[in-house]
Parts: sequence; C-alpha cells; structure tokens
Amino acid sequence: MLQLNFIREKRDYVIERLGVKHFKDAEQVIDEIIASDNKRRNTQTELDKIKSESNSLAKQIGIMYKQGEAAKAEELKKQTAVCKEREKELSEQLAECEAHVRELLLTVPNLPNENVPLGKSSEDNVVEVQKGEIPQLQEGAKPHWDICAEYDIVDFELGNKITGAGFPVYKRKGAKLQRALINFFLDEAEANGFTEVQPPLMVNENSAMATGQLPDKEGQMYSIPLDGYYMIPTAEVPVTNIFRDTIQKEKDLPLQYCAYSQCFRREAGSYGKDVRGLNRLHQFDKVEIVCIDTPEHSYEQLEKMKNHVAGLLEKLELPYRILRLCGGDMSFTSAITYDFEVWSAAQQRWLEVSSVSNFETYQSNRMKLRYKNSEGKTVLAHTLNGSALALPRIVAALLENHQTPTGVNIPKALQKYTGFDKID
RNA sequence: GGAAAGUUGGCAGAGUGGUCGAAUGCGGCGGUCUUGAAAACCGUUGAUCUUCACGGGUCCGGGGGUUCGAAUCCCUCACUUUCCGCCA
Repeated sequence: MLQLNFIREKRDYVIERLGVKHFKDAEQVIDEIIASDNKRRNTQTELDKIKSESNSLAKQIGIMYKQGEAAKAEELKKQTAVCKEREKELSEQLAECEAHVRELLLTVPNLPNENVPLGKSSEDNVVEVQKGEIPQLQEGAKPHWDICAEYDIVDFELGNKITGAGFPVYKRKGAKLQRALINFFLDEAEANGFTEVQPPLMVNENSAMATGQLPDKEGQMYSIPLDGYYMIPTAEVPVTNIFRDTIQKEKDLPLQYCAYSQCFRREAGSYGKDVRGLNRLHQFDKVEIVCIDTPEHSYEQLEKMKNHVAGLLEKLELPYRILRLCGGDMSFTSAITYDFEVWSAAQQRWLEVSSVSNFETYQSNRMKLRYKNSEGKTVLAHTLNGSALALPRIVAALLENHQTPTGVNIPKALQKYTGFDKID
C-alpha cells in the first residue's frame, strides 16, 4: 500500500509512475484518494473538538458528584446529550471516510523503481546477464517428462489419481533428489547469512492481506473456509508476516531469513504446453529468502540476494540469464523485480526459476513493519524476497541439460546430498 | 471436543467505574563518578491521528454495548494457560 502522505506530496510523480505499470485511471483514483482523505481530516478535527468538550464535561460531573452537588451535575448531564449525538454522527462519517480511502489504496499497485524498463509484456524485459554454456544435446534428447517416466522418478499419473493434475508423486531417486536440493539450498542460504525458519503452511486473512495476496488475488490461493485459513502460495507470506506489527531496531537490520516450504497455487487460467510435466504445478517445493532492511541499504541487499541465487545456479552447472522486468510484467506489489531463468535444453526455452524483488515500503505499510532510525524516528522498513530456489523447474533443467545416453549426471555440488552421481 | 482461569507499555507486574496512557521493578538511552569497566546515584524512555504551532483526539487482545464518565461492568470473537477426553 502506498503511503498517503507520499501520495499527497508527490501527486504528479505518483501518477506518472503508475503509468509505467499500466495502471488504469491513475489520475482519477489518486485524486479521489486525496479528496476522501481531506474529508477524513476535516471530520476528524471536528470530532476531536466535540470529544474534547465531552471529556471536560464528564470530568466536571465527576468532581461535582464527589463534592455532593448532585443537582448541578444533573444539569450538566443534559448538555452531554447534544455532544453525544453529534459525536455518533461524526464518528460514523469518519469510519466511512477511512474505509473508503483504504479501499481505494488497496487497488493501487506499488510504484516501479526508476530502473524499471518501460514496456508492456515479457518481451520488453531487459536481459542483464547470461551465463553458462548452452549444452549441445545428443540425438534423441528428451524433455524431462519423458526422462521422469523412463527412470520412474516422477509419476504424474499417480498424482492425478490421488489428487489431480499438478500434484505429482516423486519416487525413488526423484524423491531423493528433492530432499537433496532442499538441503543444498538451505545450507547455501545459511552459509550466506540467512537464518532458517520453518513457517506454517496455512495463514490467516491478516497475513495474506499484509503481503498482498488479498484482497484481489484470492482465486490464486487454496482456502480452508471452515477455519478462515489459506494455503500459502509461497513462504514469503508467513515469513514476512513474522515481522508484521513490529518496530525493529536499526542495528538489527538487515534481517535475513530463509525457509523451505511447500507452496500451493491454484494457477487458475494456465493451460497448454506451459503446464506440461514439472513446468507448472499446484503443489511444489521452494526455499525462499526474505530480508528486511532500511531504505538506504535495501538495494545493496537486493544485489546480495541476486548474487546468492546466481551462485546456486552456477553450482548446479545450469545456464541461466537474469532479466530486469518491465513495468507491465511486474507484480502488483513489487518496486523492482529480477527474474532468473534457466535454459531448458529439450524444450528449447527459458524457464523461470526465481524471482527476486524489492517491495520497498509497499508491504511494510500494509503490515506496519517499522524500525527506529538513528534519529529515533519510527519509519517503514523495506521488505525484499526471492526464491532460492523453486524446485520443479530446476529438476526439469537438471534432467534435460545433464542427460546422457546412459543416464542423467548429478552436478558435483549436489552429489554429497543425493548420495549418487547418476540417475539411471 | 468438555470445564476453568487469563490477555495491561520492550519484559515482569499493580490497578475492579471518575484527574489512569496507566504505580513499581527490570531492561534501554543520556549523564555523574572511574585510567577503563562494574556498582552506585541522577535524569530520561510507548504507539498513533490531527494542527504551521500551542494544543486536542485515540489506543490496556479484536469488535460491539451499558454509563455523563470504562483498563475496570455486560455481550461476542480470537488467543494463552491448567484439568479432562482423544491422539502422531
């Protein structure tokens, strides 16, 4: 959520930046927000005056009773009736204004950072780096879903029977590879200074609201209506919410956390070859990194997170590239996002395996995540997160890029985790 | 699932209808003392809205109610603890 004061002070800038994100009717919405807030302020000022009056009357009445001047007190009581009525009116009006402003604010996305490229779709994203050698595969190289079947390591049919599409069963060396990757990612994160946590896989409404999944992306999450919970689409939600409604000390920043979790996404609207095999699942495993930092240092921190992710891909010997997403392709809550993609040799295309973002104060404003700065002022912190990494497409890329006629080679860095060096 | 007791500032913990945003202790911060530190002593120390400012408003788990007046009484929801039941 954007900060009201910021919108008031930088109206034109806000509208211009929202244009980069292709937010419709920016001018109209922003002006309505400002107008509603003006009304809110006037109402509040008036209400405060009335309340101040009631308070002092009540005090006088109290004193009179104590001094045994009951008759005088009764007289004053009559006066309070008028105040009360007006108070009720005004506080209703105030609540209405507040609700309206909030409702509008929730529809406004985060502003893109100055470095965000202009553009509408994924074609306008900027390729920052490309690293690693694109492998030349042998004749008859297979896509990962065929490899999975050949070595019986991921069973999609079985998952269909038990649950439905997008819930595969990992078997044998496939299951071990999952465990190995999770441990590898967690160990690497820890070595880079991230503290491991294991969060709940379901969250309540407040948490989902704070990180931006609610109110409007409800259809993307699985919900448990009986208890009012949601299955997490990413560990970002529970881990960032650890810090909801807190005031941190500046000397404790940056906070750096990592968490393994399973993630659940409905993926409504997806179809076609994009969803084949491990490309898009309803349940998948991911190690997430989450950071809280000051506005002064958050972009440094973002670089650190990018380097961490790049290091993982290099150790897995996978060719990858880093994209800086354009305004039209970024998520609602992000100020800047870098996507990591690995080359899928058999599918002949790039697969997104990580997304690293700085949300600046957008999430922290929703969740009241603040810190005391060196001047002793309480200000909003910046939140950042990234996947490090999501498993399914990594598995797909490992299987495809490292396949040989006699089996799939496991990268050296991973061998001590898997306990085997080849899937055959 | 049943029963009971709780939820107060960073923490511990007073406060059961009136000047209580809240005693006290601990912790934090600043200072005195000290070569330095500790101890001791002194001072200071919640958040938030509004106002150029003075000031004013709100917040004692969340929401609602009673009352001229609520941390304090009532309703409701959530959570915590203990006992019983069930159980990996």
